[in-house]
Amino acid sequence: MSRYNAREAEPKWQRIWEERGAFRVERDPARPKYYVLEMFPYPSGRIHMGHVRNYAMGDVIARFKRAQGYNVLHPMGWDAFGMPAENAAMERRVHPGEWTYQNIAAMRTQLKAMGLSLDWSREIATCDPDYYAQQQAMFLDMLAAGLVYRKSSVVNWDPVDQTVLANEQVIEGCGWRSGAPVERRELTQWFFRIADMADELLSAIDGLHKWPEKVRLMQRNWIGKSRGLQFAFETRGAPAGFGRLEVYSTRPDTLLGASFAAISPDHPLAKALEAGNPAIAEFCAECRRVGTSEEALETAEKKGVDTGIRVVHPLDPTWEMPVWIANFILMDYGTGAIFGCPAHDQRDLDFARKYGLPVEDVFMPREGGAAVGNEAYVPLKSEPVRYVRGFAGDEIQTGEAAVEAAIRHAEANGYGRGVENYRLRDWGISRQRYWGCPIPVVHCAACGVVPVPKADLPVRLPEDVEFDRPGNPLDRHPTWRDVACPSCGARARRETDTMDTFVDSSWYYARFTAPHAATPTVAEDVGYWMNVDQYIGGIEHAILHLLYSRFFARAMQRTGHLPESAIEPFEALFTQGMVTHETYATAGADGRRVWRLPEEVERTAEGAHLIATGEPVEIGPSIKMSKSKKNVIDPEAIIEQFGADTARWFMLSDSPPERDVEWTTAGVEGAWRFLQRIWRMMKEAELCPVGTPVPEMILPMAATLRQTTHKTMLNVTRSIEGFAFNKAVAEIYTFVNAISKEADVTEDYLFARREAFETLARLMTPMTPHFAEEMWAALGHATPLVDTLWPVADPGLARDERLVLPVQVNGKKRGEVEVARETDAPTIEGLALALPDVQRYLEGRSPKKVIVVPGRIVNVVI
RNA sequence: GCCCAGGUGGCGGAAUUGGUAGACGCGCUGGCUUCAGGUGCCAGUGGCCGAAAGGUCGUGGAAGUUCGAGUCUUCUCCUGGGCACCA
Repeated sequence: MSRYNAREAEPKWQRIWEERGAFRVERDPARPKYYVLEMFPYPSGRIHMGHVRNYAMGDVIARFKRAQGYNVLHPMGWDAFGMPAENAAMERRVHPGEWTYQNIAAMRTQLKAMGLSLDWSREIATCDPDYYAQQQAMFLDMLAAGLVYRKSSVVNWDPVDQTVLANEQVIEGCGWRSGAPVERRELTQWFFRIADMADELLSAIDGLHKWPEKVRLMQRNWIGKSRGLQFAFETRGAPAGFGRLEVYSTRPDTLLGASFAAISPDHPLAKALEAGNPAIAEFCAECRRVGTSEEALETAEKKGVDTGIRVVHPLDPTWEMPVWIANFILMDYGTGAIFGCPAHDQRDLDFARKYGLPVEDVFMPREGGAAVGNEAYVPLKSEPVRYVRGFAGDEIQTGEAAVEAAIRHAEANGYGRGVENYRLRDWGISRQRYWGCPIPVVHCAACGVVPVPKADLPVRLPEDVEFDRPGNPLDRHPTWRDVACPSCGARARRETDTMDTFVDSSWYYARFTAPHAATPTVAEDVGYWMNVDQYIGGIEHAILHLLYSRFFARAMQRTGHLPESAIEPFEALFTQGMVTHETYATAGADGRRVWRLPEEVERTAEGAHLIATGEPVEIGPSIKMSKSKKNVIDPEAIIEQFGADTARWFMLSDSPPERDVEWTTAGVEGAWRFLQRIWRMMKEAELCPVGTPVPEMILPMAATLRQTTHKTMLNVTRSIEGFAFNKAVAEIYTFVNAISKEADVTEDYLFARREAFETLARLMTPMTPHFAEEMWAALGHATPLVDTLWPVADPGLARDERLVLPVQVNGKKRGEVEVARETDAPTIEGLALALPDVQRYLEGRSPKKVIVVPGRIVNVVI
């Protein structure tokens, strides 16, 4: 019996596609374009199952669109700058560039073994001087356009990685990569003015209809727009220079319930007080030690210290309140100072109860309502409430209306103004690191910051660097660092900071449209190819990468590198789920778990044990594949054993693409058996010769098979378009089951069966491209499938002429009627009522009501 | 604490978007094929009652709307994820 041999077929077809240049694309105004992009990988050295899933999905879309006649751009590249290369350099004394390019070569081979429909002629690596030269050119344009600036700021210093982290990159007070507790340090840094675009980036989210709602919401929350009142308290007893205290509140309607003011331990006033007051100094130091970790803040008790300073209420000169330094006020948000209204904010209430501060109700529920006890009354802002200490507007109104009234009151009386506030801060891009894109400026004692002339770009990374100690090798490389000022020629110092790698990935999608051009982009190419029609990647990039890319597209547009139409770079976004696997552990000598690789473990009905020793193995939950838990499966081994098509097929089966998928050995083997089953069926089937025209007479049973074939075309097409690959797979299973049931050898059948197998091959092309080609060739076709268009169903054939309608009695199914498609409602009703099963329930009575939904259902109500 | 998803057989998941719940796959059970099988083929597979026909219960729980609810509404329990002393 012949078997499908993936090991021979896959490399063969990969070679044929390459020889034909099947996936190389050029601009072609005559054809509609379609740009499919998967988030490009970091070249760690080996692909993992997450890559397989991501690129399998992208390839389905790319091949599908291509078969539908689109001019499909489907490129691949490498997000190649980054810390692992420097870590490797430090650990193994290998140059980061050498390490990176070796990894790229290895991963390119692995990706090619997957049989992806990529245009490899467009491959880019962000560490390539051709790429970062263009990035430097854009940086200079952005600098000239005022989108980049330098400022001295307190930064997060990662003591392990010896680098600055953006606020967004600090996770629970620790470096997001190193995990080391972050320290504070003051440095002069380069920033992109992303915060200036906060409002535009926010409002444009409304137009991203083809993005997951979840991601849109995350971006909205990240930008964090709020409207409130900013005003200044007059102070009594404050040090010189602090006559007024600026505060910001999103609930100015509660101003008449204020009982204290509070400032952040990082507030300038707190810092000024620290010098002369040991108690305050100790409190502030304690606050800084607690750090910013989630748990610490969550469990931390609300604490504060009274400064002795008083503020005057803006609406009553005789009303004075104390100023406290409190550990729950953030310096980064608003002005770093608030007024506390304990009745309507739980934190303020906890604080007031602890320190015996007054609690005054401002509003109450519309009906009834008692004074606040130990739970603050915080209704939705949209809920109407009864104001008992309102000062502006109606007694009963919503919080929203009262806030606006309070702002109007403040503006009319000159003590404050309405202010839009954003959580989003400017994007710090300076990194004190070697393996990144050099920032192309020179620092001159006389001229200040001088841009490197474009003619001198790229500013190349020096090759002769040492990684024998932590820190930035650029900083201790005199011949690279010390240069002549481009402006005055005097001795000057090159900027030794490199750019955040998020910069590299913020515009690569545009570079793919003209990857080798001497300018960052080429108007004709970005004009033709942008935007990305479908972007696919992990949810972990939902905020940073996607927000930065959206900012960058706008910055590129302002500096003339993108047309206005490409302002939102990703038309549609799909975020795929993770690949998970069970975890296996044995008991270690000290009682701790020792994680075991899946290939070390044999599963049985009762449990699992180590293959080598028979030692029992504890089976843990299926979680994201990670090296630390050893629950990883190497894609290369799977491709070696079963072939890329089997791996791809399994990845697309069962789980919806946006959800997590559990990798199981049984599942992969099932996928492999399925391909073998199709192959065997096809080989054993009797078919008419290739190219036989449709026979005039079609036997009823053969017509049924033809109908199934055309229905499957419709269903699979719809499922792929809707990103329901799991459903497309299920529909193909159903189709194969239908084909296998027919064994007739009459002429009509030979035709219907050929049509079915040919359709099967064509529909499977996006998922299992090598297998489909091999089938197609075995069916007698000389032209490869890759150059064959997507099958289009004959709507007349796919249509059911007779329908089976369920008949319910009081909502429960009691029988069914088979009718012609066009049968009218009264006829259906008559047939349904005549059913013995319906008569049995009617017991001679006439029904109260009969609902007939043509084409759907009949319900008899008695 | 806030926000967002999601709870459907032994398991992964379908359900034409208010119209036959459990498609398809995995697993399991029985049978056939095979020297053998971790291969292939056939049949069965939500619970309960029943020999069967059939009945009955059933989509985390409770109530509601409807001729009809996995789907809509309200409350509630649980799981996963994200964010945060955001004023």
